[in-house]
Amino acid sequence: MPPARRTDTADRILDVAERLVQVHGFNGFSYADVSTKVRIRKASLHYHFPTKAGLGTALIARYQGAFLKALEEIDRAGGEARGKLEKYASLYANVLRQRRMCLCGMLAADFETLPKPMRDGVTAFFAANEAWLAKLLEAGRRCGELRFEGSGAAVATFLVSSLEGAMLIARSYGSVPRFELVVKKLLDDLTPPA
Amino acid sequence: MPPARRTDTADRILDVAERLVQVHGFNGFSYADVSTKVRIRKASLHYHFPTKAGLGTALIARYQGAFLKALEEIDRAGGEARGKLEKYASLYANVLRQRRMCLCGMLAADFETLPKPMRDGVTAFFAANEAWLAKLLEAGRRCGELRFEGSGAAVATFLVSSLEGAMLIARSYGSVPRFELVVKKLLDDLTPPA
DNA sequence: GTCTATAGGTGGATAGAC
DNA sequence: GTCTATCCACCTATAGAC
Repeated sequence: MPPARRTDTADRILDVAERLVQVHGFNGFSYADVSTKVRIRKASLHYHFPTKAGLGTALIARYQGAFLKALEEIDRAGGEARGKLEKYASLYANVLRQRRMCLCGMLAADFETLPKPMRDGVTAFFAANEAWLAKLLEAGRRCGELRFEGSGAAVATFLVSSLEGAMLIARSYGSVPRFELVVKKLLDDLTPPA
Repeated sequence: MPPARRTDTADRILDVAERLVQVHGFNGFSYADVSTKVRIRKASLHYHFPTKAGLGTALIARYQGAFLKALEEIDRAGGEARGKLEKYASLYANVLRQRRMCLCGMLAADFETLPKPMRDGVTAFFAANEAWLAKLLEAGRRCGELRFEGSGAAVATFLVSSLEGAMLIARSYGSVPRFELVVKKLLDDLTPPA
């Protein structure tokens, strides 16, 4: 097979569109915006992504794939539960540092205006996040590294909600420390006292 | 002075526009949408609100006014700190039950596309919420009804973030119980064990 | 205050040459 | 694959009659 190009046109389109959605929302960007940044004509974009709905669906699929890969990376590195949770929170913080909102958090706001396939992708993203967290939480509690009441799944729902909300509001204030304040409280409440 | 009409045209426009923003976002609705629901021509809307930015600013001002009035109501009713926090969370839950997002939470997602006056209104809303919560939290801790570490202000930031995030995601799932699960955890963690 | 009419621009999307 | 050219629907906003 031919050597894969480092960044083909479709990928560059996705890169630009992803950033635009994370900053302006799905209804806040246009093919014209993408066209300018990618330096290709609007009509050419439609060759790669015929419809905006299709582009949106591709964005979610790629984002979720990259996120899950990052979660596997955290698992592979090993270490204590608290450290893993800190790495997890860093995934969010690193997005916020680029003045972006989580792609799926942003799409959750646009949810009612999205086509069905995009809606399904958004909820699947949250479900995958919570499943990973729930497993980590249960394991952490079993070996005494974490402390919490109720099911791991319930706490996972709580964590994802809080992180997405903290991101949403911290971005309005342009304040990463504001986000980190929330992360610290979340993690401290899960860690047993020394 | 003349008897105030129960709902004048400007108010009806605000009612319809508010709902549209809470459901579809600021970039997801148009004067045409409002026009249809209010049963008045597009051009007539511009008589009451010349620009969309002005309409948006008016929406925020009215929303914050109504919210602060609800907070005063909670204060006036008195009772224990936990009960007050439950009422506070109910303000959010009642919005979610109408399948809406908090107006300012939604606008926080649209933040980067908003004109300056709207941005300022959004952050002012969160600041007012946190100020009210911080006072309630500090008072509740002083009299032993609440337990938490750090400043009331820090916990207030945490609460608003978590509630907005829980709302955002629960709405995607169309699940109010999902939101209430998060509320229960937030409040239980603040309430000392019996 | 509400209407008709329209301006002036941008939206997503398509046709067909190269 | 990328281009020019274009379609048509929709956008916010304005002019001016009633």
